[in-house]
This record gives sequence, structure tokens and C-alpha cells, in this order.
Amino acid sequence: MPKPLLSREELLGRLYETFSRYGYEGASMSRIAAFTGLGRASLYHHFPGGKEEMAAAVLDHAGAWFERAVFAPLEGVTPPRQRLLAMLDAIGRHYDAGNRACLPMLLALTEERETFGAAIRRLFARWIEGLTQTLCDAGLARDIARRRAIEGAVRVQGALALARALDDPRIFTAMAADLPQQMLTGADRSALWTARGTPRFPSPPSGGAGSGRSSRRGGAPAER
Amino acid sequence: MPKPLLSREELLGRLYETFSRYGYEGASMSRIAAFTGLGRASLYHHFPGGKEEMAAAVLDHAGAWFERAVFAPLEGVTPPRQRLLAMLDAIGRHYDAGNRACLPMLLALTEERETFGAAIRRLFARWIEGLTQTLCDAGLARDIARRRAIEGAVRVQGALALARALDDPRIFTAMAADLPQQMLTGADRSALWTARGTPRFPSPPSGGAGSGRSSRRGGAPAER
DNA sequence: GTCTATATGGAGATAGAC
DNA sequence: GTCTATCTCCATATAGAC
Repeated sequence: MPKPLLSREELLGRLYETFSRYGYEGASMSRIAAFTGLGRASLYHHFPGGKEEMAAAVLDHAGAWFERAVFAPLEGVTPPRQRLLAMLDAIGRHYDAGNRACLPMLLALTEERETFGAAIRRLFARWIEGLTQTLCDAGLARDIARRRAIEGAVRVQGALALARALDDPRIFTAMAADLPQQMLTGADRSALWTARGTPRFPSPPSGGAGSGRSSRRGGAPAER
Repeated sequence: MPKPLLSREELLGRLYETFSRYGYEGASMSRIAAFTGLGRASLYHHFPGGKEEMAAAVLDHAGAWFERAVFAPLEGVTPPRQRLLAMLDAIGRHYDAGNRACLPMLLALTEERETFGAAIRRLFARWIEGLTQTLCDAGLARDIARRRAIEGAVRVQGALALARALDDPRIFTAMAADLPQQMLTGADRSALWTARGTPRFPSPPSGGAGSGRSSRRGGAPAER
């Protein structure tokens, strides 16, 4: 029967599931075969490089999901708070409030980082850039925005991890409930949400504090 | 030569190192033998239950370290801020600002949680209790203290993970730099640091807000 | 308490039929 | 594109000498 049992999309989904449940070393070819319904030999047809190629493909797949579900909303044209809520909703669903592990983070924690570190760093760096941009659009100075973006990523990852360790999803939901508020504290309500790159005011009147995305750069205003 | 090559303490340290570097599945008996300098058969002499018994012993060992280096300082008699700094210093050193993975968290992320989940939950729950008590001693109401304790644990774990994923220890140090301030915001400076359980003022004068550790319980005062 | 030697199973991976 | 059969190697684990 020379017909594919699973689409590549479905196959990658099952692979992601297996790797994130058992980790790289724990995801044996037999387990992967069981989870995908394919024979071990068939898996080598799709991924001649074996497990390493599978994990790399799965990380790409995760990057694509991230792009669609997290980065695109963060770059959107809706109000910054709404973008953050969309991100948290997507992440909360995808990781089931900590019940499922974040594979890139899982791979980063052990020696697999040596192999997949570049892809992992790209992914998290991109996330932080997206968050930074969102906060800039909300009217925060870039250096403050960046600091808060990192803090936000830290809290999301920490909440996912601790929720899983304590087997209590409320740790994630509690974090998600006040993250937008914390991240946006002090943001200018007249910031350029709707037309990023096209200032609502053709030329800033004069000393308008925190109006554009490239203003206030280089300075080190006190936060908090 | 019927003499031990390593003390049990040293042995457990090497085991911790191996498990946290490679994860449970990735830490093969051969690797463990190489890291400890013992033959595989010798390891079964110390741990007849094999890897599972080793991991359980290592988690106990981690719990004992945690007790000494984290929980004891948090329960100390020094000012709350100093206790938090001591905790962050101990954790920062122990995990090398994210360069080393936190083994209990690592084991929690994959299927090993089924086996070691109880020990892992105990450990993190105890940590959060310690943090809660510290914040109560600082004068925060218990419900607020507990919420902030969880938030603090979330941020520490998230910073460790993200610092490792991005290979940038500054993510941990930045978190550590303002965690005490954030956690203690609003704490009463006249709180009972020095003699917990023995109020400095035999009976609170009158409307002193946030003075004792058991006051303000049950209420839901607005935070932030 | 450590070692060498060994048993047995499952790991990753490949060849070739259909 | 999937399968069965098979390869090799390393995994965990044990027996028994020193």
C-alpha cells in the first residue's frame, strides 16, 4: 500500500507529542512508531537522518506554530493588551496550562542543547523581540520594553514549568491573569496601536513623552 | 580493595551532576560509571534498585541541599530582604545562573514525573511555603504573601530555564537583581523580623496595618 | 567494596520485498 | 510508502572472583 497513512503535518504533530512527553532520549523509535502508527523502517523513509532529523523537523514545526500562534498576534494591529492576551491564550491552550511540556525548553535543559541550541535560541529570541515590539507599540521606551519582554517570557516559562512540577494549572492561569497588567504598567494610552510605523500625529508636537516606537531610545529612564 | 573510592556524599554529587546534565534517560549506567569512576557493577552494590533508586537518592540529596541552602535561610532571623538575597545567592551559585539545570524541574517535565512526582511536589511546595513565611514575616498578609511566593518561584525557575535556553546568564542575574524589591513591595518596615512568633510590641497599639504574621488573614486586601 | 565476565533485551539503523 | 527481517551495538542487570 504505497499511500501515506499520515500527512506530514499530522506526522510532525505526533512526533512533537512523543518528544515532549518523553524527552529526546526517552522517545525511542519503538515509542515513536507506536505513537505514529508507522513501522520503524517507514520513519527512516521520512527522516533518513533518524531521530536527530526528526527532532530538528519537529523544532521547525514548533517554530512555524510559534510564528502563526504567537508571533503573528504580537505583531498585529490590535491594541497591545489584546495581543498579549492572544499570546497567553494560544500558549495556555497549546501547553494545556503546563500539563504539556514546552519541547524547545525541554531540549534546552539537557545535552541536546549542543545539537539544537541554535534553533532554540532563535525561537526564544524571536519571541522576546515580538514581545518587545508589542510593548514599544504600547508606548514604552525600547530598553524598558526589552527588559519587560524578557521578564514576561521568564514568567510564562516559569509558570509552565512550575505548574507541571506541582501538577497545578492554576499556577499558569494566575500568572496569565495579571501578566498583561504588569507588562503594560506605565504604557502610554495614546500609543500607536493601529498604524505601527505610521505615526498618528505626522510630526510630534513637541515634548510628548513616550509617543513613538523609536523615541526615547538610548536613554535610561527610571522604571517603577 | 574493599575500600570506598568515594564517600556517599561525593557519589551522590556526581550522580546529581550526571542526571542533571543528561536527564534521566540520557544518563546511562556507562556514563554514570564514567562520571563517578566506579564500575557499573559497583553502582549496583550501592543502589540495588538501579537507576531508579539512584535518581530517588539524588532527589533526596537535592532535598537536603535545598533544606540547608534555601529553606534554612528563608526561615532565619535576619531581615526578610536578606533572606531572599541569601536564597538567590545560593540558587544562583548552585545552578550557575542557569548553566546547570534544576534536576527536580527536569524530571518534572517528562514522564519521570509519574515516578518521582511526589518528591518533586514536596520540594517545590516546601520552597513556596518558606517564601510565604518570609513574606509574612515582612509584614504581608498571608494570602498576598502566598501569591507573591508562587510568583517568585515562577520567576526564579523561569529565569533559570530561559538563561539556559538563550545561553545568557544575565537573564538570571537581572531577575535576581529586582526580585527582592518586587516581592517586598508594600511590606511593613516595622515587621517582626528578629523574633518570629514573639511580637516586638506585646500588644499592637491600635490600628497598626500589617504588623504581625497572623494578622490580616482571611481578608482580601487589594494588591498593587 | 570493587572488579571482570556475561546474560538478555531493546536501542538505532538498514536491506529489500511488495 | 509501508512492511518484515535482520544487523550491530549498547542498554540494564547479575554472578561470582578478589
